[in-house]
Amino acid sequence: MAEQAETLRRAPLSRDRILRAAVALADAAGIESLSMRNLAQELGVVPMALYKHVANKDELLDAMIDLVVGEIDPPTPGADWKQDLRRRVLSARQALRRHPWAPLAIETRNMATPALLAYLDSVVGTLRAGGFSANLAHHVMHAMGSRILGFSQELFDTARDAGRSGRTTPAPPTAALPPEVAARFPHLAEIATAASHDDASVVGQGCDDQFEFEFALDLLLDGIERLQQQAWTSARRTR
Amino acid sequence: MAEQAETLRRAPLSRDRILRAAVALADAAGIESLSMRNLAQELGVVPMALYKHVANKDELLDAMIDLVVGEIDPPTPGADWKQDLRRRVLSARQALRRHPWAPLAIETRNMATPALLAYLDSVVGTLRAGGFSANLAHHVMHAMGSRILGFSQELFDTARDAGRSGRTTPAPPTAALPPEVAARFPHLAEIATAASHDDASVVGQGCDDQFEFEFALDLLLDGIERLQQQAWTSARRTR
DNA sequence: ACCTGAACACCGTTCAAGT
DNA sequence: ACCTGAACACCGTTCAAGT
Repeated sequence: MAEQAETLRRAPLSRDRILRAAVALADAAGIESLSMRNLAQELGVVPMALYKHVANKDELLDAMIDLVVGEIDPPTPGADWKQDLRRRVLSARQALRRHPWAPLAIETRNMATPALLAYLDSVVGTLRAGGFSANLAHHVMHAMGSRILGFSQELFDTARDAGRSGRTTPAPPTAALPPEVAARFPHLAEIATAASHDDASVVGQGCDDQFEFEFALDLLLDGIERLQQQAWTSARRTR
Repeated sequence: MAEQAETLRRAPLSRDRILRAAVALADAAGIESLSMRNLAQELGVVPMALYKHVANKDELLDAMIDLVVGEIDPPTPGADWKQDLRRRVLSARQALRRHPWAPLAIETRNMATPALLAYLDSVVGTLRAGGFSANLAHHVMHAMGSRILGFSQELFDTARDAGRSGRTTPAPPTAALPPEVAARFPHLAEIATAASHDDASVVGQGCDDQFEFEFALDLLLDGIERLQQQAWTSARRTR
């Protein structure tokens, strides 16, 4: 039956099977475990067999990113721009949380992958339909930056460590600080326990990532809404 | 004189000399060229000699990051919080622009490096001195995220490619798009030429990164100022 | 024609042998 | 005691030999 398992594992290789195995491997073991050799072994195949279906590792990564980006909710044509944008960004965040390796992979690649461009294009479409000038839409896309993809872009992102080797979390400054650190960085120590949930039971548990993400997102969306209502434009700015 | 050059290159190795050479190498050739072997060769030294001064490559990267973070302007004690924070974030941005490898290095490391913690602590100090509650300061730090370090965190960051192998820029969607791409992504094509500088001469030159960064930064700072004036707090939020 | 093992040019780091 | 070459366990990818 070891033989049979071998046979099953050697089922016809395809680009799709490779991509799904690659995503699963990166999800489970971290992106640093995703080598062509490891992936081939996972598929019960000799490393060079992969190169029949993907040009090289870079192309593999691009395709993996497109799979993840494809998980983001599509736009709702008739909806209010602000509500629709908020919903899709939160959907993007959920997609990326399912694949903690994706943010770094996206940043590392130079990426103008098709799915990513399609997503960005649809976001601009939502803004334009919502009455944004092309000029303001341009700056809004810049201002949202990677947050449009649901990157929390926190300085200490605990989520990114998920699926890594099961070591203890790297103590973000917003969780309880060890006393000698707290003494050297009193301001960090002070805000560490001043999280949104003043609930004593949660203190020291770290931050509510979802709340913090929505806080920043709404800060941006509210400011953007204000600019749109003022028909803000950079066209006449002095340089 | 080749001998003399050799001798000069073999001048006493020190941790400081290693760090400065490492930063220079990463600045000039990109972070992917910074291998222990390359660095050793640059210093005219056998690879293993480095390990007398740095524990391993991770520790080297941490120390390099601290050098860069150390270039950020110190706070001005008496100043207005908003003006001071803005100035320091822009200073951080300049520091990181001098070292295009630093953002990715910082994100890759789990980093609670001393200089970084000191910088973050001083930023919180500025907020607290400006009358922010610990609660609001906490959320503000999250909302600013890596922008506090001057990361533009654009989706297509042309700056990050600086110092890479001199290939042509990867065509961000906001520069002039090739016609077949423009056809598939009409909304991106539309905003690409709707940059802040409606100056026809600049169209197709890409974006004014500095303007876009300040646009997003001010959007955040203005929103944050508004919350502070309302004495906003998350303490009583419903969960 | 297709597949694949060996090989190449790299890594970071360990370790034992040499001074 | 210090330094360092060789070696180990990895990479991605090329290429030629085998079927």
